[in-house]
Amino acid sequence: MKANGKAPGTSKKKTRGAGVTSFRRRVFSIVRAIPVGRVATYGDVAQLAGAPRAARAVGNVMRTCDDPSVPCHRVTGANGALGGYGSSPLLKRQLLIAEGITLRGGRLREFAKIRWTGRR
DNA sequence: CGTGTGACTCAGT
DNA sequence: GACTGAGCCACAC
Repeated sequence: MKANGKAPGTSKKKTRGAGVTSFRRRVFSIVRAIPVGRVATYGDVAQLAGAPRAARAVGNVMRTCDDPSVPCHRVTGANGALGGYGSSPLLKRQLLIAEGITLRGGRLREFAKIRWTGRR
């Protein structure tokens, strides 16, 4: 859904409890921890990062990911959609296939089996 | 410091 | 099974 012009949200003030600065730093670590042949959803990464509702923020972090050592291609959507990969979503698809992940159409196959939520 | 926005997700139709 | 609407969060400008 691209056409989603909504209000930017009224000022929200919820102290991030554990003063988590550089939230993306945590995301990078998690994504890097994803084993080969497995994938994690943005929501899962967000949850592991400490923000179960920040799936969007995770996507943003990925978009601006500065660290090439982060296998962002292992991060997919919750419905099995890869999501995007800059301007080359097919590159992401290729990488996943190269990792040994089976795809169907543009969605992950056996998604529930390869889905890595940080625990096994 | 305030606003916009997006590589999301869930629920309803 | 697909599309739309609405909610939520952190980051970049």
